[in-house]
Amino acid sequence: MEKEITIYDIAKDLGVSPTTVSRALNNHPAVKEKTKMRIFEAALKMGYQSNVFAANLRSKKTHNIGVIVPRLNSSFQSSVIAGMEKVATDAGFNLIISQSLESYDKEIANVHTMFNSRVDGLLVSLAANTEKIDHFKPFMKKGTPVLFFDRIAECEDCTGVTIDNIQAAYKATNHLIEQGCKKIVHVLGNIKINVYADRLKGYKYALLDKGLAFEDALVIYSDLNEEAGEAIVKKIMALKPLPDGLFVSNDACAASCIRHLKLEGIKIPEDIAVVGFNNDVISRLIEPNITTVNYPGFEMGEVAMKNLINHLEGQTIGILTNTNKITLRSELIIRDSSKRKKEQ
Amino acid sequence: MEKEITIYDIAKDLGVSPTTVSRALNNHPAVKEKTKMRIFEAALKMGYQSNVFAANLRSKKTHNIGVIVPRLNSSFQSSVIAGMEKVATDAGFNLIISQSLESYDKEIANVHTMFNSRVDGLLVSLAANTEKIDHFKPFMKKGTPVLFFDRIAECEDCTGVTIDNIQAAYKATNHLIEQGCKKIVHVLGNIKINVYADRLKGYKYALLDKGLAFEDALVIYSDLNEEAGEAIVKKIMALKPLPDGLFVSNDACAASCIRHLKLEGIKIPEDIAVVGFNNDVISRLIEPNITTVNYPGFEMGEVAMKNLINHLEGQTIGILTNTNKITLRSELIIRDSSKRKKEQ
DNA sequence: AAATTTAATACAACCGATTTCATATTTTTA
DNA sequence: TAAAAATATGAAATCGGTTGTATTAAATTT
Repeated sequence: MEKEITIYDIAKDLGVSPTTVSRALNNHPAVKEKTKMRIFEAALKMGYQSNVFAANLRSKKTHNIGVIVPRLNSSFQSSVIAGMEKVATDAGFNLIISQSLESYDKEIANVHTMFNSRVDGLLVSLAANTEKIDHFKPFMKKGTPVLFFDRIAECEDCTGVTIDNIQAAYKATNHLIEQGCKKIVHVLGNIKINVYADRLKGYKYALLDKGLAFEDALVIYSDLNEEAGEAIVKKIMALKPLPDGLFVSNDACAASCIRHLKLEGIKIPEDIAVVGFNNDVISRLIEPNITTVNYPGFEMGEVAMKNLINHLEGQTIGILTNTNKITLRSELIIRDSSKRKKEQ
Repeated sequence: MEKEITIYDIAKDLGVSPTTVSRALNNHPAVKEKTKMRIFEAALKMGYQSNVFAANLRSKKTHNIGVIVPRLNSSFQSSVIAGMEKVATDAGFNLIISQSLESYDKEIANVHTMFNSRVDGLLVSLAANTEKIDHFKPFMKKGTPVLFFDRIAECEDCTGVTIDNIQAAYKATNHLIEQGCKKIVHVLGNIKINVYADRLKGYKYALLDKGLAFEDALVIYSDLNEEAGEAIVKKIMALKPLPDGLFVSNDACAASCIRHLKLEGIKIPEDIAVVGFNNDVISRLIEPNITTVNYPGFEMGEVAMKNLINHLEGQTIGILTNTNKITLRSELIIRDSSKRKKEQ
């Protein structure tokens, strides 16, 4: 309730103008070093706190960056956010975070809120059923950069940060083939999402290269949550003959599948070898440990944020507009759920 | 880059004053319904977007609420945040989220940032090694409400939302005793955190009530992460005779313990019955399913946010200042990891 | 119909920092 | 030492809403 200290108070106190105080506090070169010092000290002593809103109002910059993810409670997504937060905080930016909960409508609402909050930039991982990206148009129109990560949009003038999902899925599938699998089931999410579409491609390419036939019946669509295993396993058990490999596009779901396969008396990896995706905590806790693709979440967050901020600060004019895809390295981590041969 | 539409533009267009436009857009009762309609339509047609900063500058309200959690990638914490987000969004507030990563220093930095961002209120779950809460004083001094949840501060004039950890731990321990356990190990986190201190109490009280002796050797301190199981199990295996019950203050860690116990040839629940805490996804995926305490994260988020917002909107003046603890219900969910008797 | 009350709108100051342009001061050069 | 250049500081307009007070228009009462 006490009156706020403003640059005017400092100015009056020191007998200088508010202009000089403002410049000094922003470390403007046109203020004498000695004057700066006096102002810094006075500001500190008087308990001055800059009013962001006055600054934002005038400078039209908020130093806020919006982040929209499908869900916060995903170990992958929260690693990404942790990486983003680190870079943003170091650069003096705040993070405004919201989740779409995989809903297109909520995503639209979130984008709206972000627009009204006038974030300087937006980082987005798309919801499952987002097909159009018209809701980002106000940003494009205004010139506010929008950068997609992981779940990126197929759009000419959009920049995105991802891993090479095709390659990762190729490696995963190939690994199963090398372990002797001849009939591999692939479980994936909504094919509208680039991530799953690409992994399906990688799976197909690997089969093709090794001379195995692709069958529609071996592709199972699922929402990949931790309860999905039961339904998936039911479908698997209906296949004759039984498959001997399983590539699931998500560790939590892979874990659920393993659980239900074991309940059916299937031995992992002897009867069916399993590979997951994401390197979630759960992949290390479940019995057997799940072979999985390590997804560099933290790094992805860092890279995405760093690019956005560089662009905002005009350090790399054009990088974001010319590049339209940044691809990060991913790796297959081989664990017991797929390890059949000893010479691995 | 196009010029922004302001209330002045709308005012000029309709031949009214900016005041009226402002009031109409804020649904002020002193504006005729017909005029409001005209203004709304014009605003929509002209693509008007309110400038939050001008509004904030004058009204000294940001409609931003700060949230600081130890980690975002905890299924519990993210449920809490989901609950908060829902309530906040419905009430027209934004969420600014940051994580302390269990570091006191980072928490201080986060609180600082929140203060500078002039959030209208702050919701905090404390970092593990936070003992003093002096860093919140600027908020108190300014009259900005700070509300703790889950990891609350022991402080006279602080409000907090939690579950009854003593009772929850009592029930969990009691359940193990009822399953025939005579020697129960309790694994918990930093005792400075109220959550763990209270659970330890509940554990002790249950032992006491059932005439079992409390032994310091049966209490194991850990950081409760998913790798901690190995070290914990090593300690457990060193106990002679082996314990027959295990109460772990966190599901991920309980899962890790179960994994390593099984590697040692221990049968769950026959040799050692296990109870976890939180009802994390993992408790339902691990073999056997983990008996656990359901922690109403989403609800906790809702309740905390609702209280804060009510206070901000002056609807329940005094509720927050008079109440200094809100306790939510929790329940024990019994699953296979502890179920020895059939008549359960 | 005049007087009084109430409803609707307008004026103008204000929130606090930023920034353009002008001015004062100091330093360098001729 | 005067003139030119460089440096440091200040005055005032500006960003775009909000809000207390004044004013006008409409409704109600006498």
